[in-house]
Amino acid sequence: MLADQIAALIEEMLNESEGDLLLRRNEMAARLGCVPSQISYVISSRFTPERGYIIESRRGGGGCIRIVRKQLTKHEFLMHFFYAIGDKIAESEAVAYIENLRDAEVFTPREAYMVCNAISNSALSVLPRSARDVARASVLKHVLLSFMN
Amino acid sequence: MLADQIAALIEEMLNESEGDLLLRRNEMAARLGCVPSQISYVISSRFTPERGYIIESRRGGGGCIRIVRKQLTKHEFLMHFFYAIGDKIAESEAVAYIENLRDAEVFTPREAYMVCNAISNSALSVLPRSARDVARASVLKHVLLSFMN
DNA sequence: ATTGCAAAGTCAAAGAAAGTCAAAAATATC
DNA sequence: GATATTTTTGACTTTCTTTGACTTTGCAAT
Repeated sequence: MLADQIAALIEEMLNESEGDLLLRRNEMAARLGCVPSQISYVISSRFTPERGYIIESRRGGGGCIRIVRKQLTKHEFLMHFFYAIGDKIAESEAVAYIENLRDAEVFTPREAYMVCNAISNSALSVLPRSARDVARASVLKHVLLSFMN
Repeated sequence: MLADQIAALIEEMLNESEGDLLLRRNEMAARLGCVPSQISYVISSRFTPERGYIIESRRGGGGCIRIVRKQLTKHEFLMHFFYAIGDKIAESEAVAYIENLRDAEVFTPREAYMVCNAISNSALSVLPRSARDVARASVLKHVLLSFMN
Protein backbone atom coordinates (compact mmCIF):
# COMPACT_ATOMS: atom_id res chain seq x y z
CA MET A 1 0.00 0.00 0.00
CA LEU A 2 1.23 3.43 -0.96
CA ALA A 3 0.51 5.12 2.34
CA ASP A 4 2.59 2.59 4.25
CA GLN A 5 5.55 2.97 1.91
CA ILE A 6 5.46 6.69 2.33
CA ALA A 7 5.22 6.38 6.09
CA ALA A 8 8.17 3.97 6.11
CA LEU A 9 10.21 6.36 4.01
CA ILE A 10 9.45 9.25 6.32
CA GLU A 11 10.39 7.16 9.36
CA GLU A 12 13.68 6.32 7.73
CA MET A 13 14.38 9.93 6.87
CA LEU A 14 13.47 10.91 10.41
CA ASN A 15 16.02 8.46 11.77
CA GLU A 16 18.70 9.82 9.48
CA SER A 17 17.93 13.35 10.56
CA GLU A 18 17.82 12.53 14.26
CA GLY A 19 14.14 13.17 14.62
CA ASP A 20 14.02 16.57 12.93
CA LEU A 21 13.17 16.42 9.26
CA LEU A 22 12.50 18.97 6.52
CA LEU A 23 10.86 17.76 3.34
CA ARG A 24 9.38 19.21 0.17
CA ARG A 25 5.95 17.79 -0.48
CA ASN A 26 5.92 18.09 -4.27
CA GLU A 27 9.42 16.75 -4.65
CA MET A 28 8.64 13.73 -2.54
CA ALA A 29 5.41 13.07 -4.40
CA ALA A 30 7.24 13.25 -7.72
CA ARG A 31 9.90 10.87 -6.47
CA LEU A 32 7.29 8.34 -5.39
CA GLY A 33 5.08 8.90 -8.40
CA CYS A 34 2.05 9.90 -6.40
CA VAL A 35 -0.17 12.89 -5.99
CA PRO A 36 1.09 15.52 -3.52
CA SER A 37 -1.96 15.41 -1.31
CA GLN A 38 -1.13 11.80 -0.64
CA ILE A 39 1.87 13.01 1.34
CA SER A 40 -0.44 15.28 3.31
CA TYR A 41 -2.74 12.36 3.97
CA VAL A 42 0.02 10.15 5.31
CA ILE A 43 1.31 12.87 7.58
CA SER A 44 -2.09 13.74 8.96
CA SER A 45 -3.09 10.13 9.51
CA ARG A 46 0.17 8.78 10.91
CA PHE A 47 2.45 11.53 12.18
CA THR A 48 0.00 13.03 14.61
CA PRO A 49 0.76 14.91 17.84
CA GLU A 50 -1.00 12.07 19.60
CA ARG A 51 1.75 9.76 18.43
CA GLY A 52 4.43 12.20 19.43
CA TYR A 53 5.11 14.21 16.30
CA ILE A 54 5.11 17.94 15.77
CA ILE A 55 4.25 19.19 12.29
CA GLU A 56 5.04 22.63 10.91
CA SER A 57 4.89 23.84 7.33
CA ARG A 58 5.32 26.78 5.02
CA ARG A 59 3.56 27.31 1.73
CA GLY A 60 4.69 29.30 -1.27
CA GLY A 61 8.02 29.31 -3.05
CA GLY A 62 10.58 27.31 -1.14
CA GLY A 63 7.86 25.99 1.10
CA CYS A 64 8.38 22.80 3.04
CA ILE A 65 7.09 20.53 5.81
CA ARG A 66 8.90 19.96 9.06
CA ILE A 67 8.34 16.80 11.07
CA VAL A 68 9.80 16.53 14.55
CA ARG A 69 9.62 13.37 16.59
CA LYS A 70 9.56 14.19 20.23
CA GLN A 71 7.67 13.57 23.42
CA LEU A 72 8.38 16.90 24.99
CA THR A 73 6.24 16.70 28.07
CA LYS A 74 7.09 13.12 28.85
CA HIS A 75 10.74 13.75 28.21
CA GLU A 76 10.91 16.57 30.65
CA PHE A 77 8.89 14.58 33.09
CA LEU A 78 11.31 11.71 32.93
CA MET A 79 14.27 14.05 33.27
CA HIS A 80 12.90 15.20 36.54
CA PHE A 81 12.88 11.67 37.89
CA PHE A 82 16.20 10.96 36.36
CA TYR A 83 17.89 13.64 38.40
CA ALA A 84 15.90 12.85 41.51
CA ILE A 85 17.16 9.30 41.64
CA GLY A 86 20.79 10.16 42.15
CA ASP A 87 23.54 7.55 42.17
CA LYS A 88 22.05 5.18 44.69
CA ILE A 89 18.56 4.38 45.88
CA ALA A 90 16.87 2.00 48.31
CA GLU A 91 14.25 -0.45 47.15
CA SER A 92 11.35 1.21 48.96
CA GLU A 93 12.17 4.61 47.54
CA ALA A 94 12.55 3.20 44.05
CA VAL A 95 9.18 1.50 44.33
CA ALA A 96 7.61 4.83 45.25
CA TYR A 97 9.06 6.45 42.14
CA ILE A 98 7.87 3.61 39.96
CA GLU A 99 4.37 3.92 41.37
CA ASN A 100 4.38 7.62 40.60
CA LEU A 101 5.41 6.92 37.04
CA ARG A 102 2.68 4.32 36.74
CA ASP A 103 0.08 6.75 38.08
CA ALA A 104 1.29 9.31 35.57
CA GLU A 105 0.79 6.66 32.89
CA VAL A 106 4.40 6.68 31.84
CA PHE A 107 4.42 2.98 32.72
CA THR A 108 1.60 0.55 32.21
CA PRO A 109 0.76 -1.40 35.38
CA ARG A 110 2.41 -4.41 33.82
CA GLU A 111 5.59 -2.50 33.08
CA ALA A 112 5.65 -1.05 36.57
CA TYR A 113 5.37 -4.51 38.06
CA MET A 114 8.13 -5.72 35.82
CA VAL A 115 10.48 -2.90 36.77
CA CYS A 116 9.75 -3.38 40.46
CA ASN A 117 10.85 -6.97 40.11
CA ALA A 118 13.91 -6.04 38.11
CA ILE A 119 15.22 -3.67 40.78
CA SER A 120 14.09 -5.66 43.82
CA ASN A 121 16.48 -6.61 46.59
CA SER A 122 15.74 -10.14 45.59
CA ALA A 123 16.96 -9.60 42.04
CA LEU A 124 20.05 -7.84 43.31
CA SER A 125 20.78 -10.29 46.11
CA VAL A 126 23.54 -11.76 44.00
CA LEU A 127 25.49 -8.58 44.66
CA PRO A 128 27.21 -7.53 47.88
CA ARG A 129 24.94 -5.35 50.00
CA SER A 130 27.05 -2.28 49.38
CA ALA A 131 26.59 -2.53 45.61
CA ARG A 132 22.83 -2.98 45.53
CA ASP A 133 21.59 0.58 45.85
CA VAL A 134 24.12 1.75 43.30
CA ALA A 135 23.16 -0.95 40.81
CA ARG A 136 19.47 -0.24 41.43
CA ALA A 137 19.86 3.46 40.69
CA SER A 138 21.75 2.74 37.52
CA VAL A 139 19.30 0.14 36.26
CA LEU A 140 16.33 2.37 37.03
CA LYS A 141 17.87 5.35 35.29
CA HIS A 142 18.57 3.25 32.24
CA VAL A 143 14.97 2.15 32.17
CA LEU A 144 13.90 5.78 32.23
CA LEU A 145 16.41 6.61 29.53
CA SER A 146 14.86 3.95 27.38
CA PHE A 147 11.70 6.03 27.28
CA MET A 148 13.40 9.30 26.46
CA ASN A 149 14.50 9.12 22.84
CA MET B 1 -18.03 -28.51 6.60
CA LEU B 2 -16.73 -25.29 5.12
CA ALA B 3 -15.82 -23.66 8.40
CA ASP B 4 -13.62 -26.58 9.38
CA GLN B 5 -11.80 -26.56 6.06
CA ILE B 6 -11.12 -22.89 6.42
CA ALA B 7 -9.91 -23.35 9.98
CA ALA B 8 -7.62 -26.17 8.85
CA LEU B 9 -6.21 -24.02 6.10
CA ILE B 10 -5.54 -21.18 8.47
CA GLU B 11 -3.82 -23.57 10.90
CA GLU B 12 -1.62 -24.80 8.11
CA MET B 13 -0.75 -21.29 7.00
CA LEU B 14 -0.01 -20.39 10.61
CA ASN B 15 2.46 -23.26 10.82
CA GLU B 16 4.18 -22.16 7.64
CA SER B 17 4.48 -18.64 8.93
CA GLU B 18 5.73 -19.62 12.37
CA GLY B 19 2.62 -18.52 14.14
CA ASP B 20 2.34 -15.05 12.68
CA LEU B 21 0.10 -14.84 9.66
CA LEU B 22 -1.17 -12.04 7.44
CA LEU B 23 -4.10 -12.79 5.19
CA ARG B 24 -6.42 -10.92 2.87
CA ARG B 25 -10.02 -11.79 3.60
CA ASN B 26 -11.43 -11.26 0.11
CA GLU B 27 -8.60 -13.10 -1.58
CA MET B 28 -8.98 -16.08 0.68
CA ALA B 29 -12.73 -16.16 0.21
CA ALA B 30 -12.30 -16.05 -3.54
CA ARG B 31 -9.78 -18.89 -3.41
CA LEU B 32 -12.15 -21.05 -1.40
CA GLY B 33 -15.22 -19.99 -3.31
CA CYS B 34 -17.05 -18.71 -0.29
CA VAL B 35 -18.41 -15.43 0.90
CA PRO B 36 -15.91 -13.15 2.69
CA SER B 37 -17.88 -12.94 5.89
CA GLN B 38 -17.40 -16.68 6.24
CA ILE B 39 -13.73 -16.03 6.90
CA SER B 40 -14.72 -13.57 9.59
CA TYR B 41 -17.00 -16.13 11.11
CA VAL B 42 -14.33 -18.80 11.27
CA ILE B 43 -11.85 -16.42 12.83
CA SER B 44 -14.26 -15.12 15.41
CA SER B 45 -15.54 -18.56 16.35
CA ARG B 46 -12.25 -20.49 16.37
CA PHE B 47 -9.25 -18.20 16.59
CA THR B 48 -10.26 -16.51 19.79
CA PRO B 49 -8.05 -15.04 22.51
CA GLU B 50 -9.30 -17.75 24.87
CA ARG B 51 -7.74 -20.31 22.59
CA GLY B 52 -4.51 -18.40 22.45
CA TYR B 53 -4.78 -16.31 19.31
CA ILE B 54 -4.38 -12.60 18.83
CA ILE B 55 -6.35 -11.00 16.00
CA GLU B 56 -5.70 -7.61 14.45
CA SER B 57 -7.04 -6.13 11.26
CA ARG B 58 -7.16 -3.10 9.05
CA ARG B 59 -9.95 -2.09 6.73
CA GLY B 60 -9.77 -0.07 3.55
CA GLY B 61 -7.43 -0.38 0.59
CA GLY B 62 -4.65 -2.84 1.33
CA GLY B 63 -6.45 -3.98 4.43
CA CYS B 64 -5.68 -7.37 5.94
CA ILE B 65 -6.12 -9.64 8.94
CA ARG B 66 -3.29 -10.70 11.22
CA ILE B 67 -3.52 -13.89 13.24
CA VAL B 68 -0.87 -14.63 15.85
CA ARG B 69 -0.70 -17.87 17.76
CA LYS B 70 0.49 -17.05 21.23
CA GLN B 71 2.62 -19.60 22.99
CA LEU B 72 -0.20 -21.38 24.72
CA THR B 73 1.92 -22.60 27.58
CA LYS B 74 3.33 -19.24 28.37
CA HIS B 75 4.43 -20.41 31.75
CA GLU B 76 6.38 -23.30 30.28
CA PHE B 77 7.77 -21.07 27.61
CA LEU B 78 9.08 -18.67 30.23
CA MET B 79 10.45 -21.55 32.27
CA HIS B 80 12.49 -22.64 29.31
CA PHE B 81 14.13 -19.26 29.17
CA PHE B 82 14.47 -19.12 32.90
CA TYR B 83 16.61 -22.26 32.96
CA ALA B 84 18.46 -21.34 29.81
CA ILE B 85 19.73 -18.12 31.34
CA GLY B 86 21.72 -19.80 34.08
CA ASP B 87 23.47 -17.83 36.80
CA LYS B 88 25.35 -15.42 34.57
CA ILE B 89 24.83 -14.10 31.09
CA ALA B 90 26.56 -11.69 28.70
CA GLU B 91 24.74 -8.67 27.34
CA SER B 92 24.62 -9.89 23.74
CA GLU B 93 23.17 -13.22 24.77
CA ALA B 94 20.60 -11.59 27.00
CA VAL B 95 19.54 -9.29 24.18
CA ALA B 96 18.99 -12.31 21.94
CA TYR B 97 16.73 -13.87 24.55
CA ILE B 98 14.78 -10.67 24.97
CA GLU B 99 14.28 -10.39 21.23
CA ASN B 100 12.95 -13.92 21.13
CA LEU B 101 10.53 -13.11 23.91
CA ARG B 102 9.42 -10.01 22.05
CA ASP B 103 8.91 -11.96 18.83
CA ALA B 104 6.87 -14.47 20.81
CA GLU B 105 4.86 -11.52 22.10
CA VAL B 106 5.64 -12.19 25.72
CA PHE B 107 7.06 -8.67 25.76
CA THR B 108 5.73 -5.73 23.83
CA PRO B 109 8.42 -3.99 21.76
CA ARG B 110 8.39 -1.20 24.32
CA GLU B 111 8.91 -3.59 27.20
CA ALA B 112 11.67 -5.41 25.34
CA TYR B 113 13.47 -2.16 24.74
CA MET B 114 13.07 -1.25 28.37
CA VAL B 115 14.47 -4.55 29.60
CA CYS B 116 17.38 -4.34 27.17
CA ASN B 117 18.31 -1.03 28.68
CA ALA B 118 17.84 -2.28 32.20
CA ILE B 119 20.33 -5.12 31.74
CA SER B 120 22.77 -3.29 29.47
CA ASN B 121 26.46 -3.11 30.25
CA SER B 122 25.90 0.58 30.50
CA ALA B 123 23.31 0.15 33.26
CA LEU B 124 25.58 -2.29 35.10
CA SER B 125 28.77 -0.33 34.59
CA VAL B 126 28.54 0.79 38.21
CA LEU B 127 29.43 -2.76 39.21
CA PRO B 128 32.81 -4.44 38.96
CA ARG B 129 33.16 -6.31 35.70
CA SER B 130 33.09 -9.66 37.44
CA ALA B 131 29.65 -8.96 38.95
CA ARG B 132 27.88 -7.74 35.83
CA ASP B 133 26.94 -10.99 34.17
CA VAL B 134 25.74 -12.36 37.47
CA ALA B 135 23.59 -9.33 38.23
CA ARG B 136 22.25 -9.34 34.68
CA ALA B 137 21.15 -12.97 34.92
CA SER B 138 19.44 -12.33 38.23
CA VAL B 139 17.63 -9.19 37.06
CA LEU B 140 16.50 -10.84 33.86
CA LYS B 141 15.20 -13.90 35.67
CA HIS B 142 13.27 -11.72 38.06
CA VAL B 143 11.67 -9.92 35.16
CA LEU B 144 10.59 -13.27 33.72
CA LEU B 145 9.30 -14.34 37.12
CA SER B 146 7.13 -11.25 37.18
CA PHE B 147 5.22 -12.68 34.24
CA MET B 148 4.65 -16.09 35.71
CA ASN B 149 1.36 -16.18 37.61
C1' DA C 1 1.58 47.96 -4.25
C1' DT C 2 0.48 44.58 -7.92
C1' DT C 3 0.97 40.57 -10.08
C1' DG C 4 2.40 35.94 -11.07
C1' DC C 5 4.09 31.71 -9.85
C1' DA C 6 5.29 28.13 -6.55
C1' DA C 7 4.35 25.70 -2.95
C1' DA C 8 1.33 23.55 0.68
C1' DG C 9 -3.71 22.93 2.47
C1' DT C 10 -8.54 21.31 2.04
C1' DC C 11 -12.19 18.63 0.78
C1' DA C 12 -15.18 15.58 -1.30
C1' DA C 13 -15.91 11.71 -4.32
C1' DA C 14 -14.69 7.16 -5.59
C1' DG C 15 -12.73 2.89 -4.46
C1' DA C 16 -11.04 -0.92 -1.55
C1' DA C 17 -11.30 -3.89 2.09
C1' DA C 18 -12.91 -5.57 6.57
C1' DG C 19 -16.91 -5.66 10.13
C1' DT C 20 -21.81 -6.51 11.50
C1' DC C 21 -26.02 -8.61 11.76
C1' DA C 22 -29.96 -11.19 11.04
C1' DA C 23 -32.33 -14.59 8.39
C1' DA C 24 -32.05 -19.12 6.48
C1' DA C 25 -30.02 -23.62 6.42
C1' DA C 26 -27.73 -27.39 8.40
C1' DT C 27 -26.41 -30.15 12.49
C1' DA C 28 -26.50 -31.71 16.99
C1' DT C 29 -28.93 -32.92 21.27
C1' DC C 30 -32.57 -34.59 23.77
C1' DG D 1 -39.60 -35.23 16.23
C1' DA D 2 -38.71 -30.93 18.66
C1' DT D 3 -35.51 -27.86 20.11
C1' DA D 4 -30.99 -25.78 20.45
C1' DT D 5 -26.77 -24.71 18.46
C1' DT D 6 -23.73 -23.86 14.74
C1' DT D 7 -22.92 -22.56 9.96
C1' DT D 8 -23.76 -20.10 5.68
C1' DT D 9 -25.07 -16.17 3.12
C1' DG D 10 -25.60 -11.58 1.59
C1' DA D 11 -27.03 -6.90 2.32
C1' DC D 12 -25.48 -3.08 4.64
C1' DT D 13 -21.93 -0.32 7.47
C1' DT D 14 -17.59 1.43 8.75
C1' DT D 15 -12.93 2.46 8.03
C1' DC D 16 -9.01 3.55 5.32
C1' DT D 17 -6.84 4.99 0.87
C1' DT D 18 -6.33 7.37 -3.46
C1' DT D 19 -7.09 11.07 -6.50
C1' DG D 20 -7.85 15.54 -8.32
C1' DA D 21 -9.94 19.98 -8.37
C1' DC D 22 -9.82 24.02 -5.97
C1' DT D 23 -8.00 27.34 -2.17
C1' DT D 24 -4.65 29.67 0.53
C1' DT D 25 -0.20 31.43 1.42
C1' DG D 26 4.43 33.17 0.58
C1' DC D 27 8.05 34.90 -2.36
C1' DA D 28 9.89 37.76 -5.90
C1' DA D 29 9.88 40.60 -9.82
C1' DT D 30 7.79 44.40 -11.72
